[in-house]
Amino acid sequence: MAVTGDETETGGLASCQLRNPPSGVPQCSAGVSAHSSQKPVEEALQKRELRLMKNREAARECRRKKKEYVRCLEQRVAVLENQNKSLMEELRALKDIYRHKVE
DNA sequence: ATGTTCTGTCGTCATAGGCG
DNA sequence: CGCCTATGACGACAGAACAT
Repeated sequence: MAVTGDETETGGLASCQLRNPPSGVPQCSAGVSAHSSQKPVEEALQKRELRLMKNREAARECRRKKKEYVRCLEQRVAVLENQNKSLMEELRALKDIYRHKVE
């Protein structure tokens, strides 16, 4: 993938995180009066903004799910480790009993 | 106290995969 | 095929931990 380099939309967004107000409205109506020819541009901007917002949310949700998944796995590991531990103990005890019987 | 490294979080981009 | 969502990868940033 590699970071775009040629990202032209709004000039190198990939790296402007906090320079742009996070979330929110295009905030760029400043100085641009509403010409009718401006409409498609505004529409495109709005579309982009909506897409970014949705993806932002999706990324949050995705991370939340991933964390939850990892948490579950860790929990499972803990349970299995305990299980393994007690099975080993049981095995040791049984071996012990067996040894005494043979002797 | 200040500089440096580590770690976690966020927003964005690119893209795979599903759906109509 | 075009649209949409989920997710991996990346860079920016902030705060914690550590070294001096």
